[in-house]
Amino acid sequence: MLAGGRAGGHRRGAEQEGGGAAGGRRRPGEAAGEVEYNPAPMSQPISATSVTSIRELSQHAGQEVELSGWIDNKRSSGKIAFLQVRTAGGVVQAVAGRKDVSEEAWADIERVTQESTVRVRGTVKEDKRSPIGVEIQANGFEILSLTQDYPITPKEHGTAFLMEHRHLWLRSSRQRAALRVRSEVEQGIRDFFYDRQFTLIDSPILTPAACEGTSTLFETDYFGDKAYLSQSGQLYLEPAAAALGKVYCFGPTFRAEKSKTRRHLMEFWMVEPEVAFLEFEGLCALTEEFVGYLAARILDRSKEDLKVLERDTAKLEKVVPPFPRITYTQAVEILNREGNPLKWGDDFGGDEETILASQFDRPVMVTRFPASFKAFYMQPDPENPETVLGLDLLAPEGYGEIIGGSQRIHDHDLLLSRIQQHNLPVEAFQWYLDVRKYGAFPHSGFGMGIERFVAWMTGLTHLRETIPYPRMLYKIYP
RNA sequence: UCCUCGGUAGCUCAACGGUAGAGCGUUCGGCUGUUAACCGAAAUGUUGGGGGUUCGAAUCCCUCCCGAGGAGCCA
Repeated sequence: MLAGGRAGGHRRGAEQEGGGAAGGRRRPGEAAGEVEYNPAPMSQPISATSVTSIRELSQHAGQEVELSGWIDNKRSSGKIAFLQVRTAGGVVQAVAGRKDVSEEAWADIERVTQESTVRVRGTVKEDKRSPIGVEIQANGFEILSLTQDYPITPKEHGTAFLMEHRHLWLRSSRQRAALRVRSEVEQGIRDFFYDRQFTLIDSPILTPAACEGTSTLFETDYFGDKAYLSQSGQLYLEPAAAALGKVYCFGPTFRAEKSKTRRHLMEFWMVEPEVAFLEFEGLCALTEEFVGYLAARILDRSKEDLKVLERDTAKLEKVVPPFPRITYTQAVEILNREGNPLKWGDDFGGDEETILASQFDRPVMVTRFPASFKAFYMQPDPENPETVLGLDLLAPEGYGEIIGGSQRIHDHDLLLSRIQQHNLPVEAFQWYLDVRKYGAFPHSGFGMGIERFVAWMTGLTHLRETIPYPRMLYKIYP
């Protein structure tokens, strides 16, 4: 009976997804008319420069240019029209006077709709009223493809509606800004490690067993065997650290936990450095340097996007190392003092993280946790064998844990006993034990969730807007 | 999986036991510097599905479905 109920539930779930994809409400719009693309080139003077990015425009002031893009918005009166044209690099306003264009072009301007693709030709003019400093005085205009009934209008919408139309929502200014910040963060991560002679190691997505033995993993069929989508690249990074010294991986990570909060995704991106002969103090320093570098870089290179997102950058300007450090034991004392009773040995929840982070204006490092609720591979603290040399970096403003790291156990026999204590299959970890068997070395590393970091930088409250196509509990469309 | 709140026009919402409405979008008309432009007019509904209470249900009850927020778990 239970099994039958589950099967029914799954089937209904599948139908809902299918229904969402078919989009009953959207069908009539799709059937309303055939979508046409009109490739006929407009008569083009030799002098017009083809522009592929809005950012090039200011270099062409006074010149004749031509660009293709989408109508972001339009305002018009009887004799003048203002067309916001979006293409790579942003949005530029094209101003068209009725007398400045042909009759055919004016008719197209009158009927053009939001999100139609168009080609505009005109002179680049500097104008103080323009947010980007320039606009185009149009003398030619052509519709390439006329859009009808674009679902996302320039007014407010609920997030449920917007998530159903995520593929179109990406075109909105705030979404463009958030994704550009994400891209800058990812480039910053690669530059940070490249500049410090780290080698990028792509860890596998399909794995034969659970990495840490705790999380729920997505299971898949591997030619008759079970395989799992990776929840961390770390274990595969440690052998690479023996080969190359300083390594990192950066890729998607999967957790099948049925988490339904603004801080969770089923599929997210994680960057994980691993460094040979780096011990705990060095790990804390690397973590600080890394986060400080990225925050400074975003402040420097993503100003315009942060403005669109209305991010309070004063808060980010404080993200300068050194960061405050407290031990787990001190954290428990703070929580008890702040009226959030917690026994030594209990893990933090979201509320506890927020209270701890609110005590500081910079990210705070919490270190030396009880071994009981941390991963099996963490090196014991020599000053207190009940705790491990692990660190969590808690971001301010309620963004919570963005980094988790530790020094790893490098002693073969100690690691073996930990694997056994955690009831993990020793055979599956033989290769991991080999790292200690053939030239043991102290080493440390951390993992950072990209979406949480981007959410913090952008001030977005929900991870779903920090990744182009979020995968959430029971939601995988589009 | 559990708890809380919600589902009314394409969208955002109002009406809370007595004739289903507004703004935006759409269509039509007007306007030579607009910045979510503005002004005038028009069209638009199986009130999430099913069942029940009632003279009468968008409104109250039951149930299912869907969505949002949170808990646990984590990055």
